[in-house]
Amino acid sequence: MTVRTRFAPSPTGYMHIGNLRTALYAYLFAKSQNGKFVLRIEDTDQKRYVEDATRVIYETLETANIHHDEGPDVGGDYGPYVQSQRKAIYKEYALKLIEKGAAYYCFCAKTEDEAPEDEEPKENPFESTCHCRDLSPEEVQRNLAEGKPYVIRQRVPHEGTTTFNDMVYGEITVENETLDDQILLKSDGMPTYNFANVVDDYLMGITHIIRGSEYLSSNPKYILLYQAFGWEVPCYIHLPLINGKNPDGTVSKLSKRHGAVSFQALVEEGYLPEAIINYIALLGWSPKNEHEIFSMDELCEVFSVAGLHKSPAVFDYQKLDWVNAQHIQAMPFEQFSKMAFEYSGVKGTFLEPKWNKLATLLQPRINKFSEIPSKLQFLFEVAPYDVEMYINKKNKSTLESSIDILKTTIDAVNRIDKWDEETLSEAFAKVAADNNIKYGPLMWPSRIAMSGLQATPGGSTDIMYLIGKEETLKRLQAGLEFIQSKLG
RNA sequence: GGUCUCUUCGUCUAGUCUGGUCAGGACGUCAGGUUUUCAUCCUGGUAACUCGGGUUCAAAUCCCGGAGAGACUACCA
Repeated sequence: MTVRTRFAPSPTGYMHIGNLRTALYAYLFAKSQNGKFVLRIEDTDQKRYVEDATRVIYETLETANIHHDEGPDVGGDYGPYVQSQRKAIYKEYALKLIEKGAAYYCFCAKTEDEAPEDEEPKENPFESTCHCRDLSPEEVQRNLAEGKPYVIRQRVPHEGTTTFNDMVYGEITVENETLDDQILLKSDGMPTYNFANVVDDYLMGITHIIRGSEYLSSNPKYILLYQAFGWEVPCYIHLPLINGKNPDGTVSKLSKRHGAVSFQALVEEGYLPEAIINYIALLGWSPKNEHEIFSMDELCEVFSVAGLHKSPAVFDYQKLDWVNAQHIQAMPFEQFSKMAFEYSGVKGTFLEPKWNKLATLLQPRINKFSEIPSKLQFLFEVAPYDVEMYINKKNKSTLESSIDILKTTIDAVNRIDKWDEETLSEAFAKVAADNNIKYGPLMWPSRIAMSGLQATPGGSTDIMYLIGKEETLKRLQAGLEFIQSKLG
């Protein structure tokens, strides 16, 4: 039997990283089994309708390199793949359940969902079960004839237990009496997720249901639904949640306050889609060896359910940075250069002609593209800095020695006419030799004078080359005067 | 409150099924080295089996109990 998995996002307008990881695993599992990966849009909540939200889903999957074999945009034999277009189907199946006695009409007024925080602890769940469960057929008919609004609820047995097996969490059993009569069909005729996912997964021939572990506790109700219909229960693969670290050290479900959590936001911050995918693949799954950097193709090859973890993982932006840096460094230079240029803000400035050189310096030094502008800022203007910067133990640099070295440097620069990296390097190597000083100590003061920074993309001669002879002299002179003024 | 789930370095994890290397790797961090500083790169250090019992010659691993954390408990998904 061909494996079929699905990703069933709700069109909310953005793709949460946890959802994307679910999509990724569903995709990887399908691919690793030579199966099909289906995209289904779960838009049964009309109140939550967001313009263009499905477009965000398509674009995200496209950039993330996750390709569905069937879906609203690509078609397939099991359509339609948008739940709002399947409205009639759910009604039909809900009615079947009523016939079978596994569901019932409920005419109660809508329970307002206000102040869930202060909600009184619910006593016995059956006290909230309304009397509609036991309405006679005649009463139901009368209400229906009167046109009373209704919902259809699942009739959960008050006795017995329900058991299912999950490929990650193992066998889980619950007492049916702890389950409530959830709503299957809303008063607007739309199904709830709880009902639609069961009907659609069955009708679409989904063999393995992959989703977050937040559905673990409601799964017994779905099992009961399958049993009521007489359908074969699919395989389940529930995934551990992704948490974020709170300022106080505790963890909770990853959300905005932890930082960027949508795929788009991460991409905008300068993370590569393949790096994001690589990183989230490792949150909750392990290849069980020491490889960490993967391409999508490699992931498809090595993915296995056995590597899935049960416990929740904390999203670590530092490690994401590292993974991203690995991918950046592995990029072909041309591609990096082009992409970095877009972020750099260099277009139209004096640096544009020297972009290639800059890009070379940048590629091994950044974690994400958004860092680029701030790393280049000093090339346009030296920000005020502390004179202490000239003091460096390792290079035996003091304010006094810096004055001497800066003077020597200025002399040397004045004598250089050919302004390219090689000439500059050679010239300073010679200055070092002539003055019996090491290269490092020689270049330290000038880099401070020219950048006001201890860490810059590239070394001192690189900076000289980039800003040009005139500006170099200007900055060196300014640095010299700065130290002198401090020494009085 | 009820139900379900989870628990190895600060973080991601290997090891658990098939008890038996000083519990391994990565990020971070610290130190040293290379490098025209920083970074990259290299080397080394740091740091963990939630607790308590039991079984056993031997327990992270098997059994029992406690504790903590998370999810669900919507006409959201």
